[in-house]
Amino acid sequence: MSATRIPTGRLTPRKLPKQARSEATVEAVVEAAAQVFELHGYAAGTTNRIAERAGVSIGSLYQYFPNKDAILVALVRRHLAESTAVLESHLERLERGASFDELLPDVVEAMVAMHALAPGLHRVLFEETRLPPALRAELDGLEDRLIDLTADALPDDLRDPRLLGRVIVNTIEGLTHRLVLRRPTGVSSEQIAREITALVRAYIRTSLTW
Amino acid sequence: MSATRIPTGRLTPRKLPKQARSEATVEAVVEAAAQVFELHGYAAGTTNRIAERAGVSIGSLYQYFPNKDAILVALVRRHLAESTAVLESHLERLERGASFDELLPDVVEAMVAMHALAPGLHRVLFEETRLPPALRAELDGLEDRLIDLTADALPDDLRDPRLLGRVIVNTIEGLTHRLVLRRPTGVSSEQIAREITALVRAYIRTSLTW
Amino acid sequence: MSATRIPTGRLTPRKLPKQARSEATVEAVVEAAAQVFELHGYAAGTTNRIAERAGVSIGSLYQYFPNKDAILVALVRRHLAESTAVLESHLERLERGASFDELLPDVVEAMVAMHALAPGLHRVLFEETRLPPALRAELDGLEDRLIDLTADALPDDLRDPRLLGRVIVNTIEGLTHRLVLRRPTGVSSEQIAREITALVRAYIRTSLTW
Amino acid sequence: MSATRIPTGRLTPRKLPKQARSEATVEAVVEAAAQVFELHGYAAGTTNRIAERAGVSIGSLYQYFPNKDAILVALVRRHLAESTAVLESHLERLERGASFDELLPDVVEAMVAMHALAPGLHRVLFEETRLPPALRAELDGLEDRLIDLTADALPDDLRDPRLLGRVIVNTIEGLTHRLVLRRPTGVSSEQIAREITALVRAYIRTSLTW
DNA sequence: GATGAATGAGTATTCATTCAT
DNA sequence: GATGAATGAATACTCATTCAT
Repeated sequence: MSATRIPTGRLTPRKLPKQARSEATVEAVVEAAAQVFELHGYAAGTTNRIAERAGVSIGSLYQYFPNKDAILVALVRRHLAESTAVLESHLERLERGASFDELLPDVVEAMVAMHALAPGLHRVLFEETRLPPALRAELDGLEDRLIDLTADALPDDLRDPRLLGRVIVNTIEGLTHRLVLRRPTGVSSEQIAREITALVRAYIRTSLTW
Repeated sequence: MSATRIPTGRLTPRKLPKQARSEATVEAVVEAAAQVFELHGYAAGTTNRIAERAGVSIGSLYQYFPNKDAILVALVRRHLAESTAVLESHLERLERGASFDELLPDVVEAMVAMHALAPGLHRVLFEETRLPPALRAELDGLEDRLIDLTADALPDDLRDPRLLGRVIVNTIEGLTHRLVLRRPTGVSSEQIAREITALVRAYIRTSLTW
Repeated sequence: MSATRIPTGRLTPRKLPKQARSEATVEAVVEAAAQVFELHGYAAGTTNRIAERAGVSIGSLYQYFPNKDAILVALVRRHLAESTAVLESHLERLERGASFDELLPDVVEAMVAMHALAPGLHRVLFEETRLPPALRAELDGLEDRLIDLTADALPDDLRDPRLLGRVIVNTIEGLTHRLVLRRPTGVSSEQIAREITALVRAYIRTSLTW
Repeated sequence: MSATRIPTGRLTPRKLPKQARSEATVEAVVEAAAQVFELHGYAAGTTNRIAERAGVSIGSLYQYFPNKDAILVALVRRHLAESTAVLESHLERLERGASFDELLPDVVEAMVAMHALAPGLHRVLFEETRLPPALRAELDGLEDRLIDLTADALPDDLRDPRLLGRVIVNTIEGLTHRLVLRRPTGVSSEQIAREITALVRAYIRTSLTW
């Protein structure tokens, strides 16, 4: 994705895979892209390399993706789908009456675990590349919904729950990301999750309007 | 700085400007680079564009910078020098007997202010680009020293001060960055600073081994 | 192949042509390079010019040759393969009992004929350019083998046959090259070959330890 | 000297040095060029490097030489003047009644010695670079005169003395050059000179129309 | 549908040469 | 006259994308 060019074309796959073989090809390309981007970064992750790694000709790759950006978008969507699935399984508990405080450690732990799986890829997807505006907007919307959700789940007697929600969501996301990406030697994932949880809990307690 | 390219050598300025004229050229290039990188990102911020924006021929640019990376490095160093200067003026107060708690609001405020100046550039410098290993190491060293400083400045009766220091430093850096970069409408810099301060304070208080 | 440039890696073809189409491309590039180098010299024989002359895009050229040197190397190898083939057909006669003296005129004539085909190219390949060290070594090895062969083929009663071999090989190569490259008007190839033969024969006779 | 461009400008120094200081500058540049070309070759021997080595600013260099070619030309002329001086001191003996046979060893020895002084430079000057046509013609004229001289000096009873002269001159030049440039280990300059002398003598003896 | 050869605009960088100081 | 900062055309090489087979 050349950073200046405003992506004009479509970003969705060129054709919906109707046959099993096509679906397999699309999946192979996306997975190959994940590996290649993690290894080389976005700029140096050439489409030819991706095609090769996917065991597919470059021509076939372009049969399913109109351009390089589209591959990135597919990758982000895949990553997002997985994240959302995990998150939702936790958030469901809210509806079943659980408190935010109960949820928190599990959510944080899940976040850390997800980042730990492919920290480099996460970095490429969400920092190194400038996502197409449409996708960017979509992600922002997602974040907003998450913030709302958080704000709603928080105890009632808090000043400015939206702001708190925003801070909390960003703290979890940001800290998880930073600590996992350059994990200091001798610090385990569990420890990281515990600290983040403690941090957020302390923040909430402080914000109680008592 | 494509991931595969082998770092081709020196990253330091090619020749030291002797005349006032050349000093101006160097400064113009660095400033132009800041703008171009902020606008286009690193990859798409071509050296020719930078030279053009600096009102200087491409040849002149290369008279002072051996390659594109070197421009980035100069930019990072400039940013760092400013940051360090600001930080140090605050940290000095430690020696004069101030407590960490007293310092905290001012340090956070300074951080937020610095980020607010050129949020996009900060993003390019520290996220979008894969910094040359040598520079990366240097930055990591700086962060480590900052963590040590923080750990020392914290109250004595804390469990695992190094870990706390790391969490605090990353919280301030990360949260500042995230909140400023996509500042929600209707939230002021001051509010952001206040929240971050509150967050860190709460965290420390929680970590007291009472 | 500027003297300071560090040889950047592989000099062998990038990918082996699988389809007939690509084989033709490779051949066209090599042939075009021969013409362009002969006409402009190595330095001024730009890769774009070569591609253009080959009727091929610059991208195609680089699909088969990793860099400019590799084209030169291919050219040298082609030239060498032809030379070796011709030489060997003559040297075989040694095994079938022929004497060096019988061979000499034919070998010299073959050498002169080969040079006469593309004197300018030979000049570019072996004088104008500083060949990549690996190739240079290979050529030197070839010359050494030729010297050994010559030394063995010479009459037995000679003082220092290695030195003689060296002088003879260099005389033939050098004189052929010089005389053909700037052939004086009114002197035929045959005359040149005859003189070189006479020269070498006289030298050998003089060196007999009688 | 870009190989394609037909050098249009003057090749002689821009101004005749009238003051001692100027003369010194010119000489310094030429000497620096000799060293730089020998070390880096012509293409990579940049004018800036030459100026630096000469201890002169690039601006001053261009005050005395209109372009890079002119430096090369000056260098060739210097080399030529030296060679001619040496040769002439030997050829004089012809007028004082010496025979070619007497002269030969000394001439060859002188040639070898001259080559041995700066073999790399000789290579650059006469092989690597494409000399400007005017200079090339001049050199050819010089060679022709040398051939004539040789032809005249040879014994009377030879068939085709011009051709012989040509062969002899080229043999001496070419063989000297080749043997000195890649001198085989364990072979002294004296040995080389002796072999060349023997070669030429044998050739002449053979060519006697007896 | 698949393949992979071909394309060519675009990029970093060099270096002979000029010209303001 | 001397300096060295500035110039910019030119060059090798890459990589997303197209299209003939």
